Amino acid sequence: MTNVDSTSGDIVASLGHLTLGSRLKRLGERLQGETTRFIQAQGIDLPSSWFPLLAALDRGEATVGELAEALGVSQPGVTRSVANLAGIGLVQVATGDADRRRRTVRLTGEGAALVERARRELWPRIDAAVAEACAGLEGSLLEQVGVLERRLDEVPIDRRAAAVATVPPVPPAPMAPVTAGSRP
Amino acid sequence: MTNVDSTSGDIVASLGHLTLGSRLKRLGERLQGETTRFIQAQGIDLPSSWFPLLAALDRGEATVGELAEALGVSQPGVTRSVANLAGIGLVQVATGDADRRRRTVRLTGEGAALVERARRELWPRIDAAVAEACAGLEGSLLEQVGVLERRLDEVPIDRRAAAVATVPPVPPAPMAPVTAGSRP
DNA sequence: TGCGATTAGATAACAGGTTATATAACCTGT
DNA sequence: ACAGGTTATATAACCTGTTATCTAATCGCA
Repeated sequence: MTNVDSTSGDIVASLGHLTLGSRLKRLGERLQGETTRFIQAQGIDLPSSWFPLLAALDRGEATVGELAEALGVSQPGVTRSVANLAGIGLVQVATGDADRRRRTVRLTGEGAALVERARRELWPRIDAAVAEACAGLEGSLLEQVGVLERRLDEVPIDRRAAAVATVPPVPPAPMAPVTAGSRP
Repeated sequence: MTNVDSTSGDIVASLGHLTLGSRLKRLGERLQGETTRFIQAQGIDLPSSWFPLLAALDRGEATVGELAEALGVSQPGVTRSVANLAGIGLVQVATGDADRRRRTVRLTGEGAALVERARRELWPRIDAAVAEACAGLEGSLLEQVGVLERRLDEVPIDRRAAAVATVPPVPPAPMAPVTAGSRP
């Protein structure tokens, strides 16, 4: 169970924007952790942080660099995630034949099946739960962060997701392969 | 230099609230990193993440548990930070005499001097820089996060802090908010 | 044709957050 | 008075993000 409670950070609050970085990081970790807990409760033992990569690959194969660009994370981060996913057989990696520096990543059958299932059973409920927690937030970023922290103290994401009554419809099927957006 | 740019996360955006956790975490890390860069440029070699703890201690000594509670971080996190700060002589730790399980942390002279200097020279500018980056953000949390990511792509916190023209007056002991500048 | 610059990815090291668990001190009830 | 539960802290292990740097492949061009 979560042991840290946000209802008492008067010092943090008094420091205002000085601590925004740390607060955002913690809040993000909390969301990830609670989401992962929900996923596990659904019988899938995979950290929530791997799903964006899987979702990206569900649009089609991509190189490491393209994934980093598309997901907005650093290249070493992608390299490590891909290694993890490959290690459990959800993706497979091939060295490019035209340019042998490139490594092309694609979902395996198992990976595609998992994405399919997650898209149907997991993501809509997670999305709904987070959306619910964020619903009606107003004011400055700092204020919204504070309110969200308190709301999660009351009901964490996994409980919200578990309580989603009617599972919303599947989000529309993806289409285009991953392209690294226009170079700025 | 920063290599990740937020202007292309179309996949991330399409996943909506599913990736909010990861985005918040990255955004927080980015704020911390850029702030630390500014602090270093000012000749102080200390990660920005340690300042909340120092600020808390500037209000008076406290135990590990009280600090965790006040800062909203986990107890092991405080233990580690305190060990780091003690290692460089900014705080000192004493075993409680009434209850010998408790460990009371307080600033050393050097630590207090550093806080004093930071309060004068650093924090107002950091606060102003972050406030400026966040100024006028509107809409849902998700939208605000997106806009903030893009603003930081344009001008990172350390550049904003370095550009703060007139250093605002020293905030009194419980810090007063530093008012933000106008939107870019 | 070959050499220097650039690019893609891998690797290593670090940061700062977490959870789980171990340890030691304290408290309480019989 | 002591056995057992509770509490405060420490320790260990892990996760996922980062930067910095190394290697190998490709490209550009004299």
